[in-house]
Amino acid sequence: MLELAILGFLYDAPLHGYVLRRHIAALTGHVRPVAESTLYPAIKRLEKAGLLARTTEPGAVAAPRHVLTLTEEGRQELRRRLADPGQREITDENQWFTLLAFLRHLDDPAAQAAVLRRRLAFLEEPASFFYDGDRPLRAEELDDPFRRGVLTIARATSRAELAWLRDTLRSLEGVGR
Amino acid sequence: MLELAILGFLYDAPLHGYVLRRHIAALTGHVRPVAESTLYPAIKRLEKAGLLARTTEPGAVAAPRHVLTLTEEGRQELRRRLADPGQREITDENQWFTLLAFLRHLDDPAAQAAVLRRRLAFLEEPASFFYDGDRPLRAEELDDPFRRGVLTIARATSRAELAWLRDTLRSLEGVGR
DNA sequence: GCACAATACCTCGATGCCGATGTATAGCGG
DNA sequence: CCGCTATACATCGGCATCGAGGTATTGTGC
Repeated sequence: MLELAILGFLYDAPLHGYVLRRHIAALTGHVRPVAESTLYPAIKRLEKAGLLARTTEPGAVAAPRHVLTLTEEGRQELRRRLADPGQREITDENQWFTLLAFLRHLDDPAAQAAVLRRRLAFLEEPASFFYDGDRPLRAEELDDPFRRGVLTIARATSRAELAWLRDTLRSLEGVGR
Repeated sequence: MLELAILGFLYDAPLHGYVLRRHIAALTGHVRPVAESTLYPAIKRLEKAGLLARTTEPGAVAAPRHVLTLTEEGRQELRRRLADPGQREITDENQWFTLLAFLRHLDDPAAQAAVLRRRLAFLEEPASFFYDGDRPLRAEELDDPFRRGVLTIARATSRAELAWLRDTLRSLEGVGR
Protein backbone atom coordinates (compact mmCIF):
# COMPACT_ATOMS: atom_id res chain seq x y z
CA MET A 1 0.00 0.00 0.00
CA LEU A 2 2.80 2.36 0.94
CA GLU A 3 4.87 1.32 -2.05
CA LEU A 4 1.86 1.78 -4.29
CA ALA A 5 1.42 5.30 -3.00
CA ILE A 6 5.08 6.12 -3.56
CA LEU A 7 5.00 4.81 -7.12
CA GLY A 8 1.69 6.53 -7.73
CA PHE A 9 2.81 9.98 -6.63
CA LEU A 10 6.12 9.75 -8.45
CA TYR A 11 4.36 8.68 -11.63
CA ASP A 12 3.16 12.24 -12.08
CA ALA A 13 6.31 14.09 -11.14
CA PRO A 14 9.67 13.58 -9.42
CA LEU A 15 9.54 14.50 -5.74
CA HIS A 16 11.90 14.41 -2.83
CA GLY A 17 11.18 12.33 0.26
CA TYR A 18 9.89 15.09 2.45
CA VAL A 19 7.26 16.30 -0.01
CA LEU A 20 6.34 12.72 -0.80
CA ARG A 21 5.77 12.21 2.89
CA ARG A 22 3.34 15.09 3.03
CA HIS A 23 1.49 13.81 -0.02
CA ILE A 24 1.11 10.41 1.59
CA ALA A 25 0.02 11.97 4.88
CA ALA A 26 -2.70 13.86 3.01
CA LEU A 27 -3.87 10.73 1.20
CA THR A 28 -4.02 8.23 4.04
CA GLY A 29 -2.56 9.97 7.07
CA HIS A 30 -5.79 10.89 8.80
CA VAL A 31 -6.76 7.22 8.89
CA ARG A 32 -3.41 5.47 9.04
CA PRO A 33 -0.35 7.67 9.54
CA VAL A 34 2.90 6.45 8.04
CA ALA A 35 6.01 6.88 10.18
CA GLU A 36 9.12 8.45 8.71
CA SER A 37 11.02 5.37 9.70
CA THR A 38 8.74 3.38 7.41
CA LEU A 39 8.87 5.73 4.44
CA TYR A 40 12.61 6.08 4.04
CA PRO A 41 13.36 2.36 4.12
CA ALA A 42 10.52 1.86 1.63
CA ILE A 43 12.13 4.36 -0.72
CA LYS A 44 15.41 2.49 -0.38
CA ARG A 45 13.70 -0.80 -1.18
CA LEU A 46 12.20 0.61 -4.34
CA GLU A 47 15.51 2.16 -5.32
CA LYS A 48 17.35 -1.11 -4.75
CA ALA A 49 14.75 -2.86 -6.90
CA GLY A 50 15.53 -0.41 -9.70
CA LEU A 51 12.07 1.17 -9.65
CA LEU A 52 13.29 4.64 -8.84
CA ALA A 53 16.47 6.68 -9.06
CA ARG A 54 17.63 9.52 -6.86
CA THR A 55 19.61 12.64 -7.63
CA THR A 56 20.91 14.89 -4.89
CA GLU A 57 20.05 18.57 -4.97
CA PRO A 58 21.08 21.29 -2.53
CA GLY A 59 18.24 21.74 -0.04
CA ALA A 60 16.01 24.75 -0.47
CA VAL A 61 15.98 25.58 3.22
CA ALA A 62 17.79 22.74 4.94
CA ALA A 63 19.68 19.49 4.29
CA PRO A 64 20.27 18.37 0.70
CA ARG A 65 17.23 16.82 -0.95
CA HIS A 66 17.08 13.50 -2.69
CA VAL A 67 14.88 13.97 -5.69
CA LEU A 68 13.22 10.70 -6.60
CA THR A 69 12.32 9.81 -10.17
CA LEU A 70 10.58 6.68 -11.38
CA THR A 71 12.59 4.59 -13.82
CA GLU A 72 10.90 2.96 -16.78
CA GLU A 73 10.70 -0.26 -14.75
CA GLY A 74 9.11 1.72 -11.96
CA ARG A 75 6.47 3.05 -14.31
CA GLN A 76 5.79 -0.43 -15.61
CA GLU A 77 5.65 -1.80 -12.09
CA LEU A 78 3.01 0.72 -11.04
CA ARG A 79 0.85 -0.17 -14.03
CA ARG A 80 1.34 -3.85 -13.25
CA ARG A 81 0.31 -3.37 -9.61
CA LEU A 82 -2.72 -1.35 -10.62
CA ALA A 83 -3.85 -3.79 -13.27
CA ASP A 84 -3.31 -6.89 -11.17
CA PRO A 85 -3.79 -6.04 -7.49
CA GLY A 86 -3.66 -8.59 -4.70
CA GLN A 87 -6.89 -9.66 -3.05
CA ARG A 88 -6.14 -7.46 0.00
CA GLU A 89 -6.05 -4.37 -2.19
CA ILE A 90 -9.53 -5.29 -3.39
CA THR A 91 -11.11 -6.11 -0.05
CA ASP A 92 -9.50 -3.69 2.40
CA GLU A 93 -11.04 -0.26 1.97
CA ASN A 94 -7.84 1.52 2.98
CA GLN A 95 -5.81 -0.25 0.35
CA TRP A 96 -8.59 -0.03 -2.20
CA PHE A 97 -8.79 3.74 -1.80
CA THR A 98 -5.06 4.01 -2.35
CA LEU A 99 -5.41 1.97 -5.49
CA LEU A 100 -8.32 4.11 -6.71
CA ALA A 101 -6.28 7.23 -6.10
CA PHE A 102 -3.89 6.14 -8.84
CA LEU A 103 -6.04 4.01 -11.10
CA ARG A 104 -6.13 6.76 -13.69
CA HIS A 105 -2.47 5.97 -14.42
CA LEU A 106 -3.69 2.79 -16.04
CA ASP A 107 -4.60 4.31 -19.34
CA ASP A 108 -6.60 1.46 -20.79
CA PRO A 109 -10.29 1.91 -19.82
CA ALA A 110 -10.88 -1.83 -20.23
CA ALA A 111 -8.15 -2.60 -17.70
CA GLN A 112 -9.57 -0.01 -15.31
CA ALA A 113 -13.01 -1.54 -15.69
CA ALA A 114 -11.62 -5.01 -14.99
CA VAL A 115 -10.26 -3.79 -11.66
CA LEU A 116 -13.55 -2.13 -10.74
CA ARG A 117 -15.36 -5.34 -11.62
CA ARG A 118 -13.24 -7.25 -9.13
CA ARG A 119 -14.31 -4.86 -6.39
CA LEU A 120 -17.90 -5.12 -7.59
CA ALA A 121 -17.77 -8.91 -7.34
CA PHE A 122 -16.38 -8.65 -3.83
CA LEU A 123 -19.11 -6.26 -2.70
CA GLU A 124 -21.83 -8.37 -4.27
CA GLU A 125 -21.05 -11.54 -2.39
CA PRO A 126 -23.22 -11.75 0.69
CA ALA A 127 -21.11 -11.12 3.78
CA SER A 128 -21.81 -9.83 7.22
CA PHE A 129 -19.71 -9.22 10.28
CA PHE A 130 -21.97 -11.25 12.51
CA TYR A 131 -23.49 -14.66 12.00
CA ASP A 132 -25.99 -17.00 13.52
CA GLY A 133 -24.18 -20.20 12.62
CA ASP A 134 -23.71 -19.72 8.88
CA ARG A 135 -26.54 -17.28 8.35
CA PRO A 136 -25.41 -13.66 8.09
CA LEU A 137 -27.31 -11.45 10.53
CA ARG A 138 -29.03 -8.23 9.46
CA ALA A 139 -28.82 -5.03 11.48
CA GLU A 140 -32.45 -5.37 12.54
CA GLU A 141 -31.79 -8.71 14.19
CA LEU A 142 -29.16 -7.38 16.57
CA ASP A 143 -29.83 -6.12 20.08
CA ASP A 144 -26.39 -4.65 20.50
CA PRO A 145 -26.58 -1.02 19.29
CA PHE A 146 -22.85 -0.95 18.50
CA ARG A 147 -22.91 -4.03 16.31
CA ARG A 148 -26.04 -2.64 14.70
CA GLY A 149 -23.99 0.46 13.97
CA VAL A 150 -21.31 -1.54 12.24
CA LEU A 151 -23.86 -3.10 9.92
CA THR A 152 -25.71 0.16 9.32
CA ILE A 153 -22.53 1.99 8.38
CA ALA A 154 -21.20 -0.87 6.27
CA ARG A 155 -24.48 -1.06 4.42
CA ALA A 156 -24.48 2.65 3.63
CA THR A 157 -20.91 2.44 2.36
CA SER A 158 -21.68 -0.58 0.28
CA ARG A 159 -24.76 1.03 -1.26
CA ALA A 160 -22.87 4.18 -2.19
CA GLU A 161 -19.96 2.28 -3.60
CA LEU A 162 -22.12 -0.10 -5.63
CA ALA A 163 -23.94 2.84 -7.19
CA TRP A 164 -20.68 4.55 -8.01
CA LEU A 165 -19.10 1.38 -9.38
CA ARG A 166 -22.01 0.64 -11.70
CA ASP A 167 -22.09 4.23 -12.87
CA THR A 168 -18.40 4.39 -13.53
CA LEU A 169 -18.35 1.02 -15.25
CA ARG A 170 -21.10 2.20 -17.56
CA SER A 171 -19.16 5.26 -18.57
CA LEU A 172 -15.92 3.31 -18.96
CA GLU A 173 -17.66 0.90 -21.28
CA GLY A 174 -19.09 3.82 -23.20
CA VAL A 175 -15.52 4.95 -23.96
CA GLY A 176 -14.66 1.66 -25.67
CA ARG A 177 -17.22 1.97 -28.44
CA MET B 1 -6.84 -5.36 16.63
CA LEU B 2 -6.34 -9.10 16.61
CA GLU B 3 -5.72 -9.18 20.34
CA LEU B 4 -8.81 -7.08 20.90
CA ALA B 5 -10.88 -9.56 18.91
CA ILE B 6 -9.49 -12.50 20.86
CA LEU B 7 -10.21 -10.85 24.19
CA GLY B 8 -13.62 -9.75 22.95
CA PHE B 9 -14.77 -13.17 21.85
CA LEU B 10 -13.43 -14.90 24.95
CA TYR B 11 -15.16 -12.36 27.18
CA ASP B 12 -18.47 -14.02 26.36
CA ALA B 13 -17.40 -17.64 26.58
CA PRO B 14 -14.29 -19.86 26.63
CA LEU B 15 -13.38 -21.11 23.17
CA HIS B 16 -10.63 -23.16 21.66
CA GLY B 17 -8.31 -21.76 19.02
CA TYR B 18 -9.97 -23.28 16.02
CA VAL B 19 -13.42 -21.93 16.81
CA LEU B 20 -11.93 -18.59 17.76
CA ARG B 21 -10.29 -18.52 14.37
CA ARG B 22 -13.62 -19.00 12.65
CA HIS B 23 -15.22 -16.27 14.74
CA ILE B 24 -12.47 -13.86 13.80
CA ALA B 25 -12.71 -14.86 10.15
CA ALA B 26 -16.43 -14.05 10.25
CA LEU B 27 -15.82 -10.68 11.88
CA THR B 28 -12.99 -9.30 9.79
CA GLY B 29 -11.94 -12.11 7.45
CA HIS B 30 -13.72 -10.92 4.34
CA VAL B 31 -11.82 -7.64 4.51
CA ARG B 32 -8.57 -8.65 6.20
CA PRO B 33 -7.99 -12.37 6.68
CA VAL B 34 -5.89 -13.37 9.67
CA ALA B 35 -3.35 -16.14 9.08
CA GLU B 36 -3.23 -19.10 11.43
CA SER B 37 0.42 -18.35 11.98
CA THR B 38 -0.63 -14.98 13.34
CA LEU B 39 -3.43 -16.19 15.56
CA TYR B 40 -1.60 -18.89 17.50
CA PRO B 41 1.36 -16.72 18.46
CA ALA B 42 -1.09 -14.01 19.48
CA ILE B 43 -2.82 -16.46 21.80
CA LYS B 44 0.54 -17.35 23.28
CA ARG B 45 1.36 -13.71 23.84
CA LEU B 46 -1.87 -13.15 25.70
CA GLU B 47 -1.35 -16.30 27.72
CA LYS B 48 2.18 -15.27 28.63
CA ALA B 49 0.86 -11.90 29.71
CA GLY B 50 -1.55 -13.69 32.05
CA LEU B 51 -4.65 -12.51 30.20
CA LEU B 52 -5.90 -15.98 29.37
CA ALA B 53 -5.47 -19.53 30.56
CA ARG B 54 -5.67 -22.76 28.61
CA THR B 55 -6.92 -26.19 29.56
CA THR B 56 -6.44 -29.17 27.29
CA GLU B 57 -9.46 -31.21 26.29
CA PRO B 58 -9.59 -34.30 24.08
CA GLY B 59 -10.48 -33.15 20.56
CA ALA B 60 -14.05 -33.75 19.42
CA VAL B 61 -13.00 -35.05 16.01
CA ALA B 62 -9.25 -34.56 15.84
CA ALA B 63 -6.26 -33.33 17.83
CA PRO B 64 -6.70 -32.25 21.45
CA ARG B 65 -8.21 -28.82 21.89
CA HIS B 66 -6.86 -26.02 23.98
CA VAL B 67 -9.81 -24.33 25.58
CA LEU B 68 -9.01 -20.68 26.24
CA THR B 69 -10.51 -18.79 29.15
CA LEU B 70 -9.99 -15.15 30.06
CA THR B 71 -8.47 -14.56 33.46
CA GLU B 72 -9.70 -11.73 35.63
CA GLU B 73 -6.75 -9.63 34.36
CA GLY B 74 -7.82 -10.51 30.83
CA ARG B 75 -11.32 -9.25 31.49
CA GLN B 76 -9.95 -6.05 32.98
CA GLU B 77 -7.57 -5.62 30.08
CA LEU B 78 -10.37 -5.85 27.53
CA ARG B 79 -12.38 -3.21 29.37
CA ARG B 80 -9.27 -1.06 29.58
CA ARG B 81 -8.59 -1.37 25.86
CA LEU B 82 -12.22 -0.59 25.03
CA ALA B 83 -12.41 2.40 27.33
CA ASP B 84 -9.08 3.88 26.29
CA PRO B 85 -8.32 2.90 22.70
CA GLY B 86 -5.31 4.13 20.76
CA GLN B 87 -5.79 6.76 18.08
CA ARG B 88 -5.47 4.12 15.34
CA GLU B 89 -8.48 2.26 16.72
CA ILE B 90 -10.45 5.48 16.42
CA THR B 91 -9.36 6.50 12.93
CA ASP B 92 -8.97 3.23 11.06
CA GLU B 93 -12.37 1.89 10.12
CA ASN B 94 -11.24 -1.73 10.32
CA GLN B 95 -9.98 -1.35 13.85
CA TRP B 96 -12.90 0.85 14.81
CA PHE B 97 -15.39 -1.78 13.68
CA THR B 98 -13.59 -4.40 15.75
CA LEU B 99 -13.80 -2.11 18.74
CA LEU B 100 -17.50 -1.47 18.13
CA ALA B 101 -18.13 -5.19 17.93
CA PHE B 102 -17.16 -5.52 21.57
CA LEU B 103 -18.00 -2.12 23.01
CA ARG B 104 -21.05 -3.57 24.74
CA HIS B 105 -18.63 -5.32 27.14
CA LEU B 106 -17.94 -1.92 28.60
CA ASP B 107 -20.96 -1.78 30.81
CA ASP B 108 -20.86 1.88 31.74
CA PRO B 109 -22.95 3.86 29.22
CA ALA B 110 -20.97 7.01 30.00
CA ALA B 111 -17.72 5.25 29.11
CA GLN B 112 -19.26 3.92 25.92
CA ALA B 113 -20.45 7.40 25.01
CA ALA B 114 -16.98 8.82 25.65
CA VAL B 115 -15.52 6.43 23.10
CA LEU B 116 -18.19 7.28 20.54
CA ARG B 117 -17.50 10.96 21.10
CA ARG B 118 -13.86 10.44 20.20
CA ARG B 119 -14.89 8.94 16.89
CA LEU B 120 -17.38 11.76 16.41
CA ALA B 121 -14.65 14.34 16.94
CA PHE B 122 -12.46 12.56 14.41
CA LEU B 123 -15.19 12.47 11.79
CA GLU B 124 -16.08 16.10 12.35
CA GLU B 125 -12.66 17.50 11.63
CA PRO B 126 -12.48 18.53 8.00
CA ALA B 127 -10.29 16.07 6.10
CA SER B 128 -10.04 15.01 2.52
CA PHE B 129 -7.87 12.58 0.66
CA PHE B 130 -6.86 15.14 -1.94
CA TYR B 131 -5.70 18.69 -1.53
CA ASP B 132 -4.94 21.77 -3.54
CA GLY B 133 -2.12 23.01 -1.35
CA ASP B 134 -3.81 23.07 2.04
CA ARG B 135 -7.36 23.32 0.81
CA PRO B 136 -9.24 20.02 0.86
CA LEU B 137 -10.77 19.25 -2.51
CA ARG B 138 -14.42 18.30 -2.92
CA ALA B 139 -15.58 15.49 -5.20
CA GLU B 140 -17.04 17.96 -7.67
CA GLU B 141 -13.69 19.62 -8.19
CA LEU B 142 -11.95 16.47 -9.38
CA ASP B 143 -11.66 15.37 -12.99
CA ASP B 144 -10.43 11.91 -12.12
CA PRO B 145 -13.51 9.68 -11.80
CA PHE B 146 -11.68 7.28 -9.47
CA ARG B 147 -10.62 9.90 -7.01
CA ARG B 148 -14.11 11.32 -7.23
CA GLY B 149 -15.31 7.85 -6.26
CA VAL B 150 -13.11 7.81 -3.18
CA LEU B 151 -14.61 11.09 -1.98
CA THR B 152 -18.16 10.10 -2.86
CA ILE B 153 -17.92 6.82 -0.97
CA ALA B 154 -16.12 8.36 1.99
CA ARG B 155 -18.76 11.05 2.23
CA ALA B 156 -21.60 8.54 2.20
CA THR B 157 -19.89 6.52 4.93
CA SER B 158 -19.24 9.59 6.98
CA ARG B 159 -22.82 10.81 6.70
CA ALA B 160 -24.23 7.46 7.75
CA GLU B 161 -21.83 7.11 10.62
CA LEU B 162 -22.41 10.65 11.90
CA ALA B 163 -26.16 10.05 11.92
CA TRP B 164 -25.73 6.77 13.77
CA LEU B 165 -23.26 8.25 16.25
CA ARG B 166 -25.52 11.16 17.14
CA ASP B 167 -28.49 8.88 17.47
CA THR B 168 -26.69 6.40 19.65
CA LEU B 169 -25.14 9.09 21.81
CA ARG B 170 -28.58 10.53 22.41
CA SER B 171 -29.95 7.21 23.59
CA LEU B 172 -26.86 6.49 25.72
CA GLU B 173 -27.29 9.82 27.45
CA GLY B 174 -30.95 9.04 27.96
CA VAL B 175 -29.93 5.99 30.00
CA GLY B 176 -27.98 8.07 32.49
CA ARG B 177 -30.93 10.09 33.71
C1' DG C 1 20.85 36.18 21.03
C1' DC C 2 18.57 32.03 21.96
C1' DA C 3 15.08 28.61 21.96
C1' DC C 4 12.03 26.43 18.88
C1' DA C 5 9.73 24.77 14.83
C1' DA C 6 10.20 23.28 10.24
C1' DT C 7 12.91 21.18 6.70
C1' DA C 8 15.45 17.02 5.33
C1' DC C 9 17.31 12.62 5.94
C1' DC C 10 18.86 8.47 8.50
C1' DT C 11 19.69 4.15 11.86
C1' DC C 12 18.49 0.73 15.17
C1' DG C 13 16.07 -2.71 17.92
C1' DA C 14 11.61 -4.67 18.84
C1' DT C 15 7.64 -6.64 17.24
C1' DG C 16 3.74 -8.34 14.71
C1' DC C 17 2.39 -10.53 10.59
C1' DC C 18 2.76 -13.70 6.70
C1' DG C 19 3.55 -17.86 3.78
C1' DA C 20 5.37 -22.28 3.89
C1' DT C 21 5.60 -26.28 6.17
C1' DG C 22 4.89 -29.91 9.67
C1' DT C 23 2.14 -33.23 12.67
C1' DA C 24 -1.85 -35.91 13.78
C1' DT C 25 -6.70 -37.70 13.63
C1' DA C 26 -11.38 -38.52 11.75
C1' DG C 27 -14.64 -38.98 8.14
C1' DC C 28 -16.13 -39.41 3.29
C1' DG C 29 -16.29 -40.59 -1.63
C1' DG C 30 -14.72 -43.61 -5.22
C1' DC D 1 -7.79 -48.64 0.86
C1' DC D 2 -6.45 -44.33 -1.14
C1' DG D 3 -6.68 -39.60 -1.45
C1' DC D 4 -9.05 -35.55 0.12
C1' DT D 5 -11.01 -32.39 3.31
C1' DA D 6 -11.81 -30.76 7.89
C1' DT D 7 -10.31 -30.47 12.51
C1' DA D 8 -6.61 -28.84 15.61
C1' DC D 9 -2.28 -26.97 16.78
C1' DA D 10 2.48 -25.46 16.01
C1' DT D 11 7.24 -23.59 14.24
C1' DC D 12 10.28 -20.95 11.30
C1' DG D 13 12.46 -17.43 8.40
C1' DG D 14 11.62 -13.18 6.27
C1' DC D 15 9.98 -8.74 6.20
C1' DA D 16 7.23 -4.40 6.92
C1' DT D 17 6.30 -1.32 10.40
C1' DC D 18 7.04 1.40 14.48
C1' DG D 19 8.98 4.39 18.18
C1' DA D 20 12.97 6.44 19.81
C1' DG D 21 16.71 8.70 18.80
C1' DG D 22 20.34 11.12 15.88
C1' DT D 23 22.31 14.87 12.55
C1' DA D 24 22.24 19.22 10.30
C1' DT D 25 20.37 23.73 8.50
C1' DT D 26 17.27 27.69 8.09
C1' DG D 27 13.68 30.80 9.54
C1' DT D 28 10.61 32.79 13.39
C1' DG D 29 9.20 34.55 17.82
C1' DC D 30 10.42 36.62 22.09
